[in-house]
Amino acid sequence: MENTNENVRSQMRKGVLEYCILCILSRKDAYASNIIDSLKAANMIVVEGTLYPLLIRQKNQGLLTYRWEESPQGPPRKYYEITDKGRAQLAEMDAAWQEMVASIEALKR
Amino acid sequence: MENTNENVRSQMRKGVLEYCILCILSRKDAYASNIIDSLKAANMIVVEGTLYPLLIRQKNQGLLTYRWEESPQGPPRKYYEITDKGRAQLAEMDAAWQEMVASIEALKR
DNA sequence: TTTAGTACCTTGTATTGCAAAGTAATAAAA
DNA sequence: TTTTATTACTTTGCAATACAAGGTACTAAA
Repeated sequence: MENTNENVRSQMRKGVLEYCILCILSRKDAYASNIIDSLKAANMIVVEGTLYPLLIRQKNQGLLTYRWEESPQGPPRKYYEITDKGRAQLAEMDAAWQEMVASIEALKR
Repeated sequence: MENTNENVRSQMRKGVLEYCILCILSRKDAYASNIIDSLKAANMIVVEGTLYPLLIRQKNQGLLTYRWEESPQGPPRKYYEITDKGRAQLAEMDAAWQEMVASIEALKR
């Protein structure tokens, strides 16, 4: 039963994660751990195995670019940055999200 | 590009569709066409090939039951009804949805 | 040289949404 | 009576996604 509740949330996250990534990167460039921390802070738990392929997908779609940066400790980090195309997509996703919130609202009453 | 926008919306619908079905059935028993019409009215377009397997899944999970009813015209209809377990799940999904809306809100500011 | 910590990546699986095609019941038209 | 149209339910195959689990690689301290 505990499991079921987590599964409900996990399923609901589907499709909005890409939106969340763009939101986060629209504020500030970040590398994977930063992004995971931001998501955690917003109660959207995500694991590496989910995030890495997603970032690669968005990069391949031209929504993001990245650069390597030295780390004060440990291996270099891949900092992602949102592109103009990414910002356009984010605007589109903002609209889609608003619409979906409105749709659910409509169903609830 | 047109296609992309539709894909964004389609992906966002993932995971909330089950929630929508339970919302709709919590108001009134309905058969597949009724449900599709309700979703359409709320701008959540769904096709039969999506809905039928979903209803079967929810029925198998004990969230729904169904009964056959004669139609004034055409073949009999399978009317779905939400169960107590379904209502419990709906309450859980309400909570999950509110949390997700709050999470996105948090990311946006 | 080994260990610990950090960071990135890949593989395999389950779930989901959808297009497309199929099955079946009813009633009207030919 | 047979055919056609309409309505309704079902199934199959595919693509996309989230995740668990395991792997690679770089750095620095023990």
